[in-house]
Amino acid sequence: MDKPQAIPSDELGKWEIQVRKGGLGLAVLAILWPHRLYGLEILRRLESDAGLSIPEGTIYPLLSRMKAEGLVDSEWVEADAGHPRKYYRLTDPGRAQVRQMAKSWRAFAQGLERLLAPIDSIGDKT
Amino acid sequence: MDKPQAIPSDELGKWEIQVRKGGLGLAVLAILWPHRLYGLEILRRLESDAGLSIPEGTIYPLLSRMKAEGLVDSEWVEADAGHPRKYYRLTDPGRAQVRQMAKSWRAFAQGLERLLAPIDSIGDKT
DNA sequence: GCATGATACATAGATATGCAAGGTATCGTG
DNA sequence: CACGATACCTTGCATATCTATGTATCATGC
Repeated sequence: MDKPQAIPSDELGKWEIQVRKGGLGLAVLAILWPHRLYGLEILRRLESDAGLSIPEGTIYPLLSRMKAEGLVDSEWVEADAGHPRKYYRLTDPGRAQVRQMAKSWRAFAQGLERLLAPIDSIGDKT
Repeated sequence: MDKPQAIPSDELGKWEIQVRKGGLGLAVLAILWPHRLYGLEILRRLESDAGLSIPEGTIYPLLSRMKAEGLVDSEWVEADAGHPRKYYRLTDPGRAQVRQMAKSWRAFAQGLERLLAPIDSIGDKT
């Protein structure tokens, strides 16, 4: 029973798995869409914008992996009154990837939402 | 083990993690909401109803874990013209858990959706 | 009665991911 | 010059999923 509907490349297939698991990587790439940010700033934005709180131990390995894959690029920036910061920026392949991941994510989320519909339509007594 | 309303960030926190990662467990519990199903039938329903295709090797350990946690219950049923099937059914704690998981899932999904908004508002060229 | 194929359930090892804890370096202040 | 705050990074652990393979039951043909 394997009739993958219309998955063009196996790259997308791999991403479907990733997306299904994490969703976190997508969040990080998505928040870098409008402008570059540095490590801790990413954490704060994820918290304030999306309500996702993740620890430092998660973000740095993730960013390193993404840089190794060429999805993001980094550069050191000296702050006027502060300490050097490493800014991360989406690359062109990174932007393309975000779009693909977003698409896969929504497919998964909508499928799940379809399953959840019967649940709360019944009654909510918490 | 059910704190219907004020769930300490402990238990809920754990579920947030689970939900963030998998979402698959939620899908399985959700599809068992209306009626009991047996292993392979769960796979087929996940595929047809939500477009989620997962292998057998994933579903059985998952169901075993859920049974160990008391979220589902199982019973063998002899088919008329067939082979014995192990039917899984949601327990009461399981139903409560599904609601909680659904809530956490939606919080995460909505947060992520907020991050994705800027992306596709720009333009879509695949 | 017995071999074969199909259905259904189950297990084992490999891989990947997120997390907690701890460590290093820079800057401003007294 | 010592101290605290900001910022970045690494190691080891626990957990979850996937791939591949194994086992048991039933129906069929001879």
